[in-house]
Amino acid sequence: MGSIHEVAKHAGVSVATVSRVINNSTRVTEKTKSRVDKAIEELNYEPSILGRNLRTSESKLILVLLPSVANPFYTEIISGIEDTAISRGYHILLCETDSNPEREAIYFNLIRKHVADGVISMDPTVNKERLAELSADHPIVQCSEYDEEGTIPHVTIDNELAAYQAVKHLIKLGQERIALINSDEKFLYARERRRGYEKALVEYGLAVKKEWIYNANKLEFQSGQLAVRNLLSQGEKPTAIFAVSDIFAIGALKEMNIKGMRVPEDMAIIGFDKVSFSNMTHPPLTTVAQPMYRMGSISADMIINKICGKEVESIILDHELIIRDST
Amino acid sequence: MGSIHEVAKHAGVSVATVSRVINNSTRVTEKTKSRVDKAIEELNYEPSILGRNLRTSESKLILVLLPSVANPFYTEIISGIEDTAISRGYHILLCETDSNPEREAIYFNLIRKHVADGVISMDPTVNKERLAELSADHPIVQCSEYDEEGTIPHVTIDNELAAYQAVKHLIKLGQERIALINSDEKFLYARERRRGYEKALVEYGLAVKKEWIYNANKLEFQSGQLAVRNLLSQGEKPTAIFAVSDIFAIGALKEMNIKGMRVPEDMAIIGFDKVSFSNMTHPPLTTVAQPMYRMGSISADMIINKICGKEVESIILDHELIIRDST
DNA sequence: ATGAAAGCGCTAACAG
DNA sequence: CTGTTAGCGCTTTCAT
Repeated sequence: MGSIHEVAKHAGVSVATVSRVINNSTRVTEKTKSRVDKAIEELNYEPSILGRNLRTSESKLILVLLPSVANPFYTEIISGIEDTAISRGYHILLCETDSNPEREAIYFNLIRKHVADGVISMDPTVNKERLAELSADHPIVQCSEYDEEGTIPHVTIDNELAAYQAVKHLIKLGQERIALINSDEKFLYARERRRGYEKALVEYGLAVKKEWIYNANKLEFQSGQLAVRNLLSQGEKPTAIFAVSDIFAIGALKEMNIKGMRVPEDMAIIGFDKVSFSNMTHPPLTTVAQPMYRMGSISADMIINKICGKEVESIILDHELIIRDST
Repeated sequence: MGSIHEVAKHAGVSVATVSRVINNSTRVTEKTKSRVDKAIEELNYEPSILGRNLRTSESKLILVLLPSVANPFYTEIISGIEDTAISRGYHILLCETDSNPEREAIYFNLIRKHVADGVISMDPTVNKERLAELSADHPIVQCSEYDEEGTIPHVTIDNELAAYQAVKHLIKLGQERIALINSDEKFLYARERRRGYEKALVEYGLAVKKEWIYNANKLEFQSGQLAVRNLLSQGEKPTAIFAVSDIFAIGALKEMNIKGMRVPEDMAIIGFDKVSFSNMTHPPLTTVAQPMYRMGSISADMIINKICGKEVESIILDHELIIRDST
């Protein structure tokens, strides 16, 4: 692959001029421009990003940190990020941390070593201190999960309100014994959604029973199944479940099916996220929709603005209760 | 962030020496090495990948081309690729083509512009000519889908055999009216699986009925639903379905549920891929498992070997029939 | 064993 | 409007 020098020689101009027409920065005579264009064409020349990156000390790459691409919640966010990034001349480096601190360290180094210009973190398990530290020198935004005390700009939804509304929906349906399948409460969203859950119960004079709150340690279908088994083994059994993730809800539904029990008659179930599969279950899952694509798109805009030195502000997006047949 | 020069000055050595200890290339006195290490430590120095990349003209990045991260079939492959890539000092650039030629062109340019050292293509919709063209100058391997006539090394499974076995499984169960839900047959895997389907039918003296072959144009749950509606509207209705993707099979299952028909009694259904939620359906889906993680892992090894100038050979991995309750 | 210096391909002052 | 030139940060001969 030829360099800018060869183009310059071929066109009989200086490298600076070639650079100018490539970036159409300052004005160049129409005549010289066409000469250069012709040379570029003839030599089949492509400017090297490597050289440009070194010179401008930017990579036009955005690091996207997430626990796992296998979680459908993230995939639509990723689409939003990528579409927006591309339209603004950036690309994304998808990084699965696997909730593994070592992996995380590798990726943090990537940003330190300037292989990416900024990071969008979607990983709730991320080491908050290291992230905050990194954010002092590097553009970072958080998507979905964020640090309450931190100063890192983020895009998210009102998790407490969403959970509150979901549970209220159950209550309005006449449910009085409502269980919660939650994630590990080291995650902010888990604490917030629990708060919303309890708030709704309290508001309607229902007791918050510790035995009806199940904390899963892994975000897997199986956790939902385990939760149902646990819930159903209790003396006083719940008749409805609010799951903080469709993954849990789908696992719960599955377990009900296995046990030959009916949803929603024997157990109403509501999930969270509106992942695509949530409409394929039997019955289709009532769930809280997050504007995932928009979350991604906005995150990308935020991080790019930040990279460009602009001020950015956190934003809270609207959620929506999608009522289907499982409640 | 300091440069190699500052470290050199701080340690009282030349930049060359610093470079040597960073890469521990040639021998450096223990004493100088420790002086340099100390300087690196004190200055909290990290070598810039940008500079190194320019110098060595490599990026240690691998482009991974796929239609959509939302398709669970790819997510596990990605995990395999990423784990292996990282262990060999590479990172991946995830690129969603969305089956969009324009997008594809952008990514092809990325490799031309040396932002990545090689590409793993998993996109069946990829422009074969352009890919072959690119492969003349750049390391490329194909994963899952590949070009029959091409010379690009690939890792895949024996699709025809897998389909044959799947259909044979149905036949052994006494099924005689077996439909096929296929993808667009512009894809090689679709043609191969159809061949396997027909081979099994012919071998057992069953007729291949054109009306029982449904070609979906999008890889979505809904296509599976549409297929069932179509199949069930026919005079002579099939009693079993072989779907070339779990996505289709799950959509088909869903439609059966909606219609109040039973699986496998009224319709046996078998899918393909063993995506994680194929076990969450009601009933759990019989499916053909592909060794997705290994496919990814091997692809990564292949492309890195190729980047390093080694010869690599195509490989065909084993599949496995997972019999569950939908057949 | 170490240092000096060239140069990877590019952009951006600065000068003309 | 265009050319000259100085680097961006690094690796790697070639000397010493």
